[in-house]
Amino acid sequence: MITKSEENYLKTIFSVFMQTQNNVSTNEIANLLETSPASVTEMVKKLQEKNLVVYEKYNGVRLSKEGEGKALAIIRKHRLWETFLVRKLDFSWSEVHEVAEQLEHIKSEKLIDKLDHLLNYPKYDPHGDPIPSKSGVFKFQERISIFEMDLNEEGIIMGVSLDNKDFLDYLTKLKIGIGTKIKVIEQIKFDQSMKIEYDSKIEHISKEISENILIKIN
Amino acid sequence: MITKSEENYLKTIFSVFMQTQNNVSTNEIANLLETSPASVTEMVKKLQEKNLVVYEKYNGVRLSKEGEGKALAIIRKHRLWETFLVRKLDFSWSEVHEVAEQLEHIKSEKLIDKLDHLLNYPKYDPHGDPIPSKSGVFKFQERISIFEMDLNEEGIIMGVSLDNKDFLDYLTKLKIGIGTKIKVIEQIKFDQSMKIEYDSKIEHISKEISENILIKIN
DNA sequence: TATTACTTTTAGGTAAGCCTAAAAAAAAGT
DNA sequence: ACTTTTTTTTAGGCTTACCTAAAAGTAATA
Repeated sequence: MITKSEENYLKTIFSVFMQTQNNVSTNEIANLLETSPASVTEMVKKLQEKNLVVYEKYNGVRLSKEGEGKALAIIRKHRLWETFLVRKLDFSWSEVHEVAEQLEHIKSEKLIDKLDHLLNYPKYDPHGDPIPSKSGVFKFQERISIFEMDLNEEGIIMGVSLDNKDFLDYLTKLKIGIGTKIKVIEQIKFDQSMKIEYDSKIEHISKEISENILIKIN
Repeated sequence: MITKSEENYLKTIFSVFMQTQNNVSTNEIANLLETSPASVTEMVKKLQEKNLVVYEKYNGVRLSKEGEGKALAIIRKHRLWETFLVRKLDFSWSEVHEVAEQLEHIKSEKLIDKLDHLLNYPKYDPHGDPIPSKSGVFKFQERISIFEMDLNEEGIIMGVSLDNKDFLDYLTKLKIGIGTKIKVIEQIKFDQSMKIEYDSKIEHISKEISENILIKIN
């Protein structure tokens, strides 16, 4: 049996590794999970005992094949629940994360299969992130942030890279969502903010905002 | 903050008190929660510190007004989730309990309100038990077991008093469910089993079965 | 390369929720 | 009423997941 706490460690290690492709450091895990480095060391040892991670002292940690499977299962559950909350219970973008953090730990394979069916086997969650299949496959759509776009380049919003309520509420206010077509109109060198056009209107967004909105490329 | 464990104690104390109207004994709680009497004493003290129960040494325990409110909220969540699982995810009677035991501890008022709305404010769960309203009101339908019925008496099945998978699976096999109209055809003194008629067929059921099927009276 | 700074691990402690064994209280039987 | 049995509580331990402080290892910089 795997505990809620262990699941949270696996999830964190997975998502950092996804981004960096490097062993994940004790400190980084501690920051993300808001715990102490000492606790991380301890837990990581325990996860190694269970063959869920590969760990060497002073050299960070990464998931084993088995650990990766578990992490994908948790991410699948999280994202299916988020989809359910938005589509069936009328939650907004910004509200789902906290509840899904709890729901992802419910243990029932049947529940998740049925949920998947009810939602008609969704491929992406409400934030635009891919939902791993039951067997752990997940379509990785290459994406870049608006910040990285060139002047006059166009793109379709596919997701966000920050799950913060204030940020998501702000996007809602701007009426920016998944599928919105945008074009970069002006880049302001001084503060790295930019003007973007979408739905026949122009908005001025800061660097912090543009960095966390993702568009599809290719 | 109230923990999962505390919630389970409150729920147990509530349901025993409902039946007996007496202070609940340490041993009884221990049996129902499959824990030791020593652990119960310890937890009950803790719950008293939090003003959720009224407890006197060697004299059992009962819920305070506040504890009762919490217990009703948990029962409400449990029963709404069971209803959701059966109605929306196509779970059977016998499968819902275990999953609902987990789901009832999810903390989100909004989630429960939305679920209630999605299900169209159900008054009874799939086992025929009443669902407390948001304010903790719940309709108590007086019920007796089939075992207590007289010869040739008729009744409508309103629920069950046992949440055991084998028992519920057996009822499913017999095609006995909520709303089924039954009539007592014969009572066998020797083993206290009985023959009942429903949907134009006759079945022979044991005492154990008849004791745990509830019909509406009045 | 030696020193400083940072990261990571070890050591020792805490709270929650459980346990067993023994003591104390209450209930039951003679 | 006084044993005996049963129930309940106390006492002392364990595990999980956290903590802080100190030690050890690694990296950065003069």
